[in-house]
Amino acid sequence: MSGEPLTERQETVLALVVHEYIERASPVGSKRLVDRYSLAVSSATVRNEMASLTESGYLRQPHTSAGRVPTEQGYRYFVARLLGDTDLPASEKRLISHQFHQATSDVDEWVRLAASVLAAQSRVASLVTAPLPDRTVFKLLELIGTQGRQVLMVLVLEGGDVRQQMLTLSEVIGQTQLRQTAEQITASCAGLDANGVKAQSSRFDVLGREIADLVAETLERADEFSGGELHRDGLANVLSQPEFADSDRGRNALKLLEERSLLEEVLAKALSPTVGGVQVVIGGEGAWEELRDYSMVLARYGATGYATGTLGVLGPTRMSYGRSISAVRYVAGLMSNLVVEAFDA
Amino acid sequence: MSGEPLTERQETVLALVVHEYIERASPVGSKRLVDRYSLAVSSATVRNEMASLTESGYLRQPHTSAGRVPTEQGYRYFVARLLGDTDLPASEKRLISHQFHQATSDVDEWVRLAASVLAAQSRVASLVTAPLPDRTVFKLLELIGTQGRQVLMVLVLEGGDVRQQMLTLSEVIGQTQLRQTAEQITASCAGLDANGVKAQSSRFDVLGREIADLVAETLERADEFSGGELHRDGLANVLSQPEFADSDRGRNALKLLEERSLLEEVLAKALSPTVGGVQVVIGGEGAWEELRDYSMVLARYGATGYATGTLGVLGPTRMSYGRSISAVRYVAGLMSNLVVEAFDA
DNA sequence: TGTTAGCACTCTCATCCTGAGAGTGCTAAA
DNA sequence: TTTAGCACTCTCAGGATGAGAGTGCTAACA
Repeated sequence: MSGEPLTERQETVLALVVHEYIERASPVGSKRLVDRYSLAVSSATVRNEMASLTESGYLRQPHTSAGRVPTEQGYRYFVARLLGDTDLPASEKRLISHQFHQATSDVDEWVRLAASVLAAQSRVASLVTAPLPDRTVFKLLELIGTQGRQVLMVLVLEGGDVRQQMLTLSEVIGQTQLRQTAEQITASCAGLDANGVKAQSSRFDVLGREIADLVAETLERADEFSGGELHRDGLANVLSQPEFADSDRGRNALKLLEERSLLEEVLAKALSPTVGGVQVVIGGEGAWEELRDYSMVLARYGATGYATGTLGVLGPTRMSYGRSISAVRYVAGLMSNLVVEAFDA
Repeated sequence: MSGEPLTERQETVLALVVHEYIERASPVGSKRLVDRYSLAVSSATVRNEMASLTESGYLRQPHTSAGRVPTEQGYRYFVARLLGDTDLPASEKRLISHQFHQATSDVDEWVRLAASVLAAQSRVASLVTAPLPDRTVFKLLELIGTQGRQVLMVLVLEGGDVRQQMLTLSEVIGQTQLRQTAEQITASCAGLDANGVKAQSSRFDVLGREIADLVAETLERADEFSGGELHRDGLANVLSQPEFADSDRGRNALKLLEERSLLEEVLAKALSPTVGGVQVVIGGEGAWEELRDYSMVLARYGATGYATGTLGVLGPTRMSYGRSISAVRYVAGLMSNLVVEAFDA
């Protein structure tokens, strides 16, 4: 299995099989290959190469005397070595970039747009998480008394993210004192993270301590939850792939896409935490049984030190990797720019 | 068509046909009905009643000599007159209520939970929009200078909703003056809506006018966008219905569910703006061609004067209306309570 | 030695046929 | 008014069949 390196001709055959299978979704035979790509060799030769590729584990036969289908190993080799550099056509890029520039400055809007663009370009399902600050850093606190002991706490984070929370104090406190406390905490804690705020806590009076601890807690919670809200789009794309014509498989695919927790886990684990580069996960890479028949093309976007998020596409292993990779790369780039702009503003 | 009122026996037959069809998903014939429900009359009699119901438009035959299937009119009659009052079992209610009490106080969390519960209970797809204040009323403004002319505007609305926006002023303004302006606007505009704020605008200085107009604009925008973010769940449920076994129909269903704009339009138009009561939309009611084969069970939740949102389920016309209605009613009640609590806090 | 033509064989898949099963409407009798 | 009986219709699952695509092997060829 996969001992010797492939000869050039074997690589050609493998590439053609992958290409043809992705396009036609049915096992590809030697004759069809020679015909459609007018190869210089005969079908018998191709057959021999195919047999050899099958033996080394790059191809597989669904049944005796059907054509060949790439194995996961075959796809991996293809993506790693045979898939040339791909890029979106300049016209597409302009179109997409234009859409992004037209969008309002709402983060959610960007996320939705990214998901929609990815789905349209890759023709499979897309996943995008909202960008989240790497390290949640406190910037400013406001306390707004409403009535009685109810107080609205508004917490502004570095990067412009805002959290609010209602809280019930143990006694009624006047607006002036609330304001003073808020100012005090803002003054001594601005620029600190959860631990930093907790450390400062002892410097305040009873009320201040109570609030500061709450602030620290909120910061911590924001840290833990390491992925923003997950947006999806293009689910219907996946369903229209012929391998999911069978309604059982289709339902399965959809269940997978609906399973937030699994997707979040995969995104979190599969993806290196640094920005840059597109990662391709084929067939779950052995780690996720549920993803056996699926592949993902993922990227982190944003900028370390600022905020990062994840985006990518998910489809059957038989998906157009070229299209997906170029789309993911380009959209990730756009989103990164947006994040940086938002932070530097 | 639907001239005379139905006799009691016709109602019984109609009810049984609907019930049986919902359960078995295949056209129901006279013999099967008599057998399974041990009716006191013979199949021939049932046949006659069926023929009469078919003539008046409550039933229809997919083809000569197949069983009968309810028409939209049949479903409507069933829901309006024959479907007894249904309610979730007390045990289910307890379970659901428990889940809601365990959830954190994050609105998004509630929305997600509601969607998940609705999907599980109704066994079809669920739709839930986040609650949105009826009339966007200003409560408090903060201006936070960052660097240069960039200022972060934090806008707290009645009900605790928070909007933030970066803005670039025409000149650099000190933090003190920013604070003064914010306080001034807060003092004279608290409790007003977009128009009210605009009316006050002239009372301020140049900076104040600039900001106040922005505030009014933001309030207006919040008003316009009359539906919160739409959450869905249980898409896979719909796909597992036998009528969508055909992959084309399944894809169609999914496309429908993915089409945010259509759903939002339907939710906005189909639903009376007042809270209370569950509405059943069967087969698009002639107004939406795309919904021909689907039904929706919808309700508004929240409280007028506070905030309201929409929730409901969407499935094939052949869905369990009893189950859906009771689930929607109960969850809408829970969500309404949560909204009121959040506002009164 | 690598390549190719030829051939016998295998396996799938669309199509057709057929009979069982379910359902209907009509008629005539109770 | 209800029901038993009957002839008729339509679908659907299951089996048969043949075309088509593909394979591996062998022997000849450059």
